[in-house]
Amino acid sequence: MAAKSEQTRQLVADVALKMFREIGFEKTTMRAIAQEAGVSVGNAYYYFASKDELVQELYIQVQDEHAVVAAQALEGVQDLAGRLKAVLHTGVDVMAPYHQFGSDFIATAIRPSSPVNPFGAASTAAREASLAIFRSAVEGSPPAVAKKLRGDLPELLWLAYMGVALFWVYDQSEGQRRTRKLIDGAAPLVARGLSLAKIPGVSKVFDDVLGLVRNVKEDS
Amino acid sequence: MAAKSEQTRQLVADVALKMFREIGFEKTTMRAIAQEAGVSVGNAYYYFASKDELVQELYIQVQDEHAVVAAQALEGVQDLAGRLKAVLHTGVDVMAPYHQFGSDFIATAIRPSSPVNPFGAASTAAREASLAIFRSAVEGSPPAVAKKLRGDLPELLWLAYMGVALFWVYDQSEGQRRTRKLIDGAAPLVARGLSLAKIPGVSKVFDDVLGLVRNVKEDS
DNA sequence: ACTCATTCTTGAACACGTTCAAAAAATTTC
DNA sequence: GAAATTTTTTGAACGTGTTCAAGAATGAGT
Repeated sequence: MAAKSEQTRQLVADVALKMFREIGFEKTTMRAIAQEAGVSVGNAYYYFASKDELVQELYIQVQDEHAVVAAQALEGVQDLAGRLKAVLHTGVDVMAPYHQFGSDFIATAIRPSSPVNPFGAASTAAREASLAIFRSAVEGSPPAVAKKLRGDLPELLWLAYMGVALFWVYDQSEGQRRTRKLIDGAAPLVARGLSLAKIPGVSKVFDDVLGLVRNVKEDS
Repeated sequence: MAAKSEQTRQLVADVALKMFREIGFEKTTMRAIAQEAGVSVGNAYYYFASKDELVQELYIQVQDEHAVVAAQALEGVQDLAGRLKAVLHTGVDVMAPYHQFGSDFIATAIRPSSPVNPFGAASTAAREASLAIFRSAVEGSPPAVAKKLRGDLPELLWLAYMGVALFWVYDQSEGQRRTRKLIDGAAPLVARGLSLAKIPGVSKVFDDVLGLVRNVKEDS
């Protein structure tokens, strides 16, 4: 088994993530990581082709943790608003230790070329995992959501989650209180807004929105 | 008159923007700008404290142009959907020459510390100018929009515009066709969606959305 | 045990954005 | 106009992410 190799890789990743948390992204230089881990700079690059890939490591880890705690928080919660709250709040929870570093993360993640870009090909797995959380949030709430919406809803909610994450990055209130408030306010509103889809006049607009989303998504 | 000094400043800015357009952001190094402009690197830094500030220069210029062409495109258009389309399409028009460079721009702009961050203090003037465009788009369309929405609508539309810009950055279809399609589809939908505010059951949800926006915006 | 190939590790080197002490040029003061 | 002051300009230097040729360690086959 490639024990030694994997060990070095983990060591570098662990040291890097620890330093990200403790002193931030920019101050965590590749040289500092290497020194702290007791390896050469080039060796760190043997395992991670760029500093961005270390961010990807963080991204995956945070995502995994989110899946666990979200599943836990969803237990016993039935209504869509509550389930949405659970998923969003736990999402913010797992990101919390990295808040000061959030803006650098977003700046890294937002470039199409980045392995961490949430829309990109390189993070398909992570995105799927995240989408799955929202799918389970939607599927667990029995009647509230109109049939035709069920299919696209998880993806739309995930997109909204990206928006919340962006808001969170800019949120300088202590403990990111404002983000919490946004979640608490927006989740019931989304649920109520969706229930409006039953009103005839509104239903048509919903249809068109979904049509547009599908249309734009499939390029053509 | 500080002719000489201003001349150097303009020269550096012009060369930089030209290179941004022609070879992209990353390949346009400060050394290359200086060389092309016939000044020293340090001299470029005398006028622009960072490469980001050169991006800010671009941002302001694009914004100014948007104000001009949008005002032109709004002439004679009455309905909200049409006016929204006009503003959004012209917005994409003025950004077009910089599309390949868009992702770098966004990555720069998104960090809270950046002078170009659209939400930040350093770009208040530019944001106000952009907001004014949306304000005039809303105010020019007579009856369609409910009173209570008028006040906040420009800001919300501006926010949506930021979303469109983000979409545009990722849009790799030729000529950013998909973004055009998104605008054409979304503008009428927004207008129709807003007209739903008259329906009693819907109106309540709209009120709550506005309440949430205001609540979250004012921190507290 | 001895080759040979593969995997892992090293540290010097590169180009980049940025800084800064010092020089040059322009301007103001007398 | 000379001296003093301010504005502008220079280029070497720093620390950064990243690359790469070269060497060391490991493992496979005989």
